[in-house]
Amino acid sequence: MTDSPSPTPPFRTRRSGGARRAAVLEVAAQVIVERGYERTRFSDVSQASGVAVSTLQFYFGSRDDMLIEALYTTTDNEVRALEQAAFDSEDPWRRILELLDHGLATLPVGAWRMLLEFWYACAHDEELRQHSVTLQRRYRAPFLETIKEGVGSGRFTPKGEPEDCTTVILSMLDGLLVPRVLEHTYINEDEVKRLIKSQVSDLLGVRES
Amino acid sequence: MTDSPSPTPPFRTRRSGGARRAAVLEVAAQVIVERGYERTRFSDVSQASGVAVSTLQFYFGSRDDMLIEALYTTTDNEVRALEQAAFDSEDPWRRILELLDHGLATLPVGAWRMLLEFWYACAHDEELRQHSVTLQRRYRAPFLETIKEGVGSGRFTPKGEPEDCTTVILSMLDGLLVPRVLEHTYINEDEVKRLIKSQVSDLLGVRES
Amino acid sequence: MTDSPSPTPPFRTRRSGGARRAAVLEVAAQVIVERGYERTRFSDVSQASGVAVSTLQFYFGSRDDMLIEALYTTTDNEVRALEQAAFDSEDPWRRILELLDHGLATLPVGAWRMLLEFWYACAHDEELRQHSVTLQRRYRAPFLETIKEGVGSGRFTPKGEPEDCTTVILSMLDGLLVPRVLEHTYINEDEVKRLIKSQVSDLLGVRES
Amino acid sequence: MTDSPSPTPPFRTRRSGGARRAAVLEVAAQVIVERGYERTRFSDVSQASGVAVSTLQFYFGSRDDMLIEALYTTTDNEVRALEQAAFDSEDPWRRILELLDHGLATLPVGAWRMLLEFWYACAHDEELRQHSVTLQRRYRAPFLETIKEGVGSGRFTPKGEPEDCTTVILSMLDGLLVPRVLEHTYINEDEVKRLIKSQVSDLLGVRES
DNA sequence: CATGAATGAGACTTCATTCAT
DNA sequence: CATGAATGAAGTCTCATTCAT
Repeated sequence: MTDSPSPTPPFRTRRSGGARRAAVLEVAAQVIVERGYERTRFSDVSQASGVAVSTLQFYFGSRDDMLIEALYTTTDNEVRALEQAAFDSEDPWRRILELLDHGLATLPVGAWRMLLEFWYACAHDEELRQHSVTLQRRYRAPFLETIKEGVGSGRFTPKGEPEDCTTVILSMLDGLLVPRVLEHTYINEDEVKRLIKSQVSDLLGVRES
Repeated sequence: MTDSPSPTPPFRTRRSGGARRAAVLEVAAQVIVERGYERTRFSDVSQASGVAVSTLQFYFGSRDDMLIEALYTTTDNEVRALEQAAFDSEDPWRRILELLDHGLATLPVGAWRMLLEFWYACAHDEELRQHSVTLQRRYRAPFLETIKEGVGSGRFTPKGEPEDCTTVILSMLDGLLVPRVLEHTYINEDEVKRLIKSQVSDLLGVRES
Repeated sequence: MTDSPSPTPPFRTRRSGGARRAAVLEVAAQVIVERGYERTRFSDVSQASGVAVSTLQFYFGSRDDMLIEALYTTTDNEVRALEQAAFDSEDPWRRILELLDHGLATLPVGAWRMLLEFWYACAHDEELRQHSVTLQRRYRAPFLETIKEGVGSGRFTPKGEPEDCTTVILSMLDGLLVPRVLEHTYINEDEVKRLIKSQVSDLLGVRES
Repeated sequence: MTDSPSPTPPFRTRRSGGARRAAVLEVAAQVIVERGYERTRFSDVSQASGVAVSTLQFYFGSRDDMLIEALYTTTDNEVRALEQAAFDSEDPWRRILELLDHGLATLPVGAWRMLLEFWYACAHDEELRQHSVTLQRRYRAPFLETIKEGVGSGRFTPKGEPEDCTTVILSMLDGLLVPRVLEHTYINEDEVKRLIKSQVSDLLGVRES
């Protein structure tokens, strides 16, 4: 279903690793969300994780590498979770709903913000951008597969092609991230969910199973 | 049709300024797009504009204020252009198409990127975030008005409410920005336009005039 | 009695002058007291006086010249006032008391501080230091003259020479400035006056007239 | 005899430090004396000490903190030396003479100037001013104790109270600093010593032991 | 394996000064 | 006579990075 079940990230310099390393990466991701990608310094991650600055450098080599690996790991985990969510249900429509739920929820708390940070970072770092291409493909796959399956079984009767449907759905998911990150109160969390589900339902022409 | 009688931006410290000031702001916006918001330094803008670093400080007070004012002004102009585009046509559907064209084009060159920079900056600066709330309201208005008008005249027969239609349209516009900024080649410029127009057409239930 | 009734200050560059010039100098002296000699900038004096920075430069040439002239003028006026106070009374002891009162009061308010600023500035500027030599001589003269007169008439019967008496008196005046400027509360204003008068009385061996 | 159990200086930000730190502080004090408090920059201390500017920042946090700590430490050491000098002799009058010698000498070379710099800095920094209050109390104590002792043993028969005597002595010490710092040649080093000793002798009414 | 000490590069910022009006 | 615009010089400060332990 996916084309890269466990990609080997081509990190610039992966020096050493330990048990704390993974933990530090999570902390780093948190700090990125709070302070912003570019404003995240060694000392911030050091303070938040309790690991000395020089140790961080020892782990990751440079600041950029640390940040990039943090984003890489985080987004990778995210997509992997989505990929697994795609197998939780038999019915295509239920599966779509689960994928949507997952795409909207996106991690514990305030982690839509992570996605914006990721986009921003990708826009200025070619390595991350390449990663985003892969991620996008993997992110897209479960939706596309499921839609195709639904169309094949007659559960879905969309007007357009499955590819277009997928694109539209993902664009709405991305687009609805913005008002949430920027706290635009014209629309709240519940309305977002309601809106997107009804919209996707119409789009796919869902029939009773 | 619009609700914004030319907003007065409450800048933190607007020191002084002359004719060059406005020109510098445009250059600054360009540099922000090229280098990224956080990576834009005084010296970059100085070099790009031919104005001494100390003069920039004289104009804007601080680096942050310069960047913020640049984003503020640029986005403001953008929305203002959109507001005027809304008057160019009588027929609601033609007007929607013009608004979409404008929303997709977004400035001369590579200035979708500007929007991502703006989002990123808003996520870390309360003043800009406040501005984004206002901008979003103004950006939304022409779409909403036009849709209501079209519904009233029978030109549009959407399934949902005009508010929801507007939200969906804008979310797609925002969401389709991402693959373009990140150069995700799975979809190209023309397909984006085709896709969004057909999608909006379906959404609104456009009838022949 | 004095050796320079109206000294011509050899200012580095006295460019132009007007009515506001003198007023600005007073304001500058005030600012010096408040902010400290070295911390006083053109913009401070500009703000306090309402005169544009470039105008200040037009008046005084440079920042240093402005500050030096301010200190020069202020201290000069001060000594001149002391010189005149020396003639207000016939009786040597009364005259000494008046001189002491004047030496302790030193200008309207918070202007002991001015004297400390002056010392500090003199310690780092040869021109001002030269000026301080002259000032010290003029400041000393009325005391010395009066003491000599009192000794001659039998009003004073000091143990030591008039020169030494004068030196001691002036050193106490200077020394008691410190706790007042630094707000050392172990001694208050009234005690200072009482102490110095009784001390000087003993020192001079004052007899009933 | 003294009331100061080794004060703990509440420095604003004492980042880190090693063995060189203390050495740098002494150098900084020297530079302050030579260049003046306000004119002492990082680069001056860096050049004089051979320590990189960024290291100074690493040690002290900021320029102000470096200067303040330098003055703090220096004056503290000075007073501590005085406190110990008070134990060198049994006879009160000899002890007073030693205290006077110490008060007049004040450190190796040209360090009366230090005291003027200190006053100036105190006048513009509340933290230093507070410190000066403590210092003054400690500086005063040995004199006051010794005088009281001398009075009790009949060695001294002053006209006034011991407190007043102490105040007068200290004010003369402070006041005679000025002509030395400003190089007022009307009185030289030897005369200062002769004058102050004879003056204090008269003041205390010293009797043969 | 992990860290503190030390440092250089490079940013922001202040401020006196020059110049045209 | 007085001023605003513009700028260069020089300072402080941040921060990633190197090195010895």
